[in-house]
Amino acid sequence: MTAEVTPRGGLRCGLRERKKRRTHDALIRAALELCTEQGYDRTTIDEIAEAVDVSQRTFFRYFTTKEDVVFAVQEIVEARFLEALQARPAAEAPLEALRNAVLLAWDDLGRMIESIIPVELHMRTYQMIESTPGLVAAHLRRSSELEELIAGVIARREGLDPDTDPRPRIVVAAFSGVMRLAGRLWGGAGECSVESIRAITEEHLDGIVPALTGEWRKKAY
Amino acid sequence: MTAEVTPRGGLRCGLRERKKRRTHDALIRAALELCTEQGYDRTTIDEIAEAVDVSQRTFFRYFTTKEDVVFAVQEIVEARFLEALQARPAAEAPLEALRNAVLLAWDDLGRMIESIIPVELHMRTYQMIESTPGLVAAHLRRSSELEELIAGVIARREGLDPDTDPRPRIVVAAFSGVMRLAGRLWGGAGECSVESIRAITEEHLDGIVPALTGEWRKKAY
DNA sequence: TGTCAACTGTCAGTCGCTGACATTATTGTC
DNA sequence: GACAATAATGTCAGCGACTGACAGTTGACA
Repeated sequence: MTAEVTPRGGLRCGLRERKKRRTHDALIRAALELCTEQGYDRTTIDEIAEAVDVSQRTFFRYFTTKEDVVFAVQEIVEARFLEALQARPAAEAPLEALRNAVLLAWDDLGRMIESIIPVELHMRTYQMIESTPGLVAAHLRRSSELEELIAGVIARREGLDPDTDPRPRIVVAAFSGVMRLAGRLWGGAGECSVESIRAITEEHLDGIVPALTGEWRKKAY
Repeated sequence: MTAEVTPRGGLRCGLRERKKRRTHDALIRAALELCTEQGYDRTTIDEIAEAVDVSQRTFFRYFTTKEDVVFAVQEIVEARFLEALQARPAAEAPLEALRNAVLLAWDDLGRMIESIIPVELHMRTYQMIESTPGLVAAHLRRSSELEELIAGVIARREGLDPDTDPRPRIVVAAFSGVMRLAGRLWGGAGECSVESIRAITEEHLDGIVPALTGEWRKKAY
């Protein structure tokens, strides 16, 4: 098996490719279903593999770690976000562009992932990640890698050198921290709809600049 | 063995307590020395335990995971930082107080940890963490827990409700992101002195507000 | 000095993950 | 349609992190 990423939506490929993608997606589905139901730590690779009727070894040929399968869908969403960010008009300020790109990504989440898992399962996965220490750690590391990419895009938009100018990374750090905060608040609340996380995200992003510059004690929140 | 934290600098305790602390510190020293030298992943618990002449099982009675021993010293530094933050005069704005507390914590790093490991080993550990994916993840998770505490302190300083007002957490998120950025830059450069990381930290913290509000294109960096 | 509790060692076992090699399935070719 | 070439899978053995159970040892304290 080659390590290449299976092209999503590729219809023009042979039986081998289709079969590969079928097991790939089936492993994701089985993993997420089992993990969200009985907990990440209480779910073994053997269980997941057995649910798809492949060997444990085959699982590790598709996903290098147990964590990987959990974040497989997130990866698609992140790619969509980056795309949306790059498409933002140059007139928008960095923070504004980030804000709008996220909201766009939330908006067409369904269309992106529905072919693999139901959106509802993806939302439950999100909550499971937030409540599993090991996955929180992995999630944060992945986010920080994503931050680098985002900072690069911002730097390019503004015509700055991404290697020497720290300002893009500073904005992205603030942005990213707020995104995570929003995610955590959403996970904590009972509501688990896409709409609610969209709303929370929007509200918190709009609070960044006031929070960092405003006179806190003068106006009640 | 009780799970309680060994009180640092406790001289007024029996032989048993002293012995316990000796193995505890010896395990840290051995672990950091071995890991910084040959890499985290290439160092086994058996090696560490053997270096201190205890069984592997005993190691896991002092530290719940292999990661834990790596962050044992960081914990002390973090506690010092929180202390310094709480001691900051109320007149300082949140970001200003955070900045000054960090710089203070860097300043008397030596006095805090010298009894356990040489400062130089601690600095090398910091770099090892940054260059080991698994440890980066753990570090980020720990940081995010620390952020919660910091946000609580800030909220108290400003007389805000930490549960409902997101502004403290927003500032802390920005602050924390920048701290991490500084740490990564420091790790990447050859210099590994305390002074250099202090300088980098200071510079980047002072860039937060300009980066989020300034007119980027008008002045070159 | 002896008893109790704390600490440690030993052992066996689970789970994530990997390398090596044999087996099966698909593909392009004749 | 048979046939090599190649890719995907299964099997097996093994490492390292981590845990529970139980037995042995050592410090605390009457």
